[in-house]
Amino acid sequence: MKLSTRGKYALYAMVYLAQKADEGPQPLRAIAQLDLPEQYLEQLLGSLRKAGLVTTVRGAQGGYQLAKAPDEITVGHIIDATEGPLNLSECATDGVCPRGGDCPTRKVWEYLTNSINDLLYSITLKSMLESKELK
Amino acid sequence: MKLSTRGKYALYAMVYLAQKADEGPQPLRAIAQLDLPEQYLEQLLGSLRKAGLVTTVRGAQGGYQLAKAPDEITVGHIIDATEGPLNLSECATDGVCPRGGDCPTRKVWEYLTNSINDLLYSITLKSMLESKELK
DNA sequence: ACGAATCCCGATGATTTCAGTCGGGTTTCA
DNA sequence: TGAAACCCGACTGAAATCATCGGGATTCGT
Repeated sequence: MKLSTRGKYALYAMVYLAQKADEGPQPLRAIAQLDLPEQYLEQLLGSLRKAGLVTTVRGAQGGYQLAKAPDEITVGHIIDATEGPLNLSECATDGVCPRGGDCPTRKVWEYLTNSINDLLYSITLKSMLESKELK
Repeated sequence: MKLSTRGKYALYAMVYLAQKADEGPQPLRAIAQLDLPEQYLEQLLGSLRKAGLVTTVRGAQGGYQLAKAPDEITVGHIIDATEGPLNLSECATDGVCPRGGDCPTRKVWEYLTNSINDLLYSITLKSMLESKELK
């Protein structure tokens, strides 16, 4: 079970934007300085924009900025926007489990999915920057 | 973020073995009745054996059985054996993060990895069979 | 008005992972 | 001895991942 680079890169980028939140729009070029492939990052920022997490200013002197306050954006939002919703087993989400409703594994998938989502959505950009002790 | 079929199939198989724990070794053929591809399942059981989660009896009337009591085997063990260790970001495990030790995302990966592992290792086969409320 | 800076976006290509199969080997029971 | 069963490495086709490419659309500054 692993994360793809999409979620990772997106989180790097969003942390960067949170740090620069008061400095106006940041161009792609600047964000990509964090050793992220520029054109790939552009795709990811597109996903983040469609998800309402960043806004953009087009044209010269344009760039990307957070669409909300850093304490309203969580790791869960970012991963969901770039990798799609957490889905451990279709069984848990679709409800079309060939093994029927009493399948013991299904309850486990549901429980894990909920628990992990709770974790992901409890970490905000703000708390990350404050280096609050995660525990 | 999703699970591969390896972990899913393996958990199905292990639940099956836990249910039949008192009935001697179960042949591959029998386990595969749960609509799992037989030869693929064989691979997975090989991984589970190498991880010390099942034992096998070779030859006719042979088969697979749990290597330990159902309350000593967890979902974490099974997923680890079949999919490898949970690894959200190499950064969190290898420690070779090009961004240095103060990188805020790294703490997040470590925290999430630990938290999810705690979850996974807290669910035993026994608790699954008892349909204990997960909460 | 123009050119540079910048975002937007669909198509394409390379690489890797996944899911599953195949073929042959070994062990054990009856 | 033969059938039942596990063991195991190699292989393959399909899909996902990780980008790159090329052109288009906006906007700023002069």
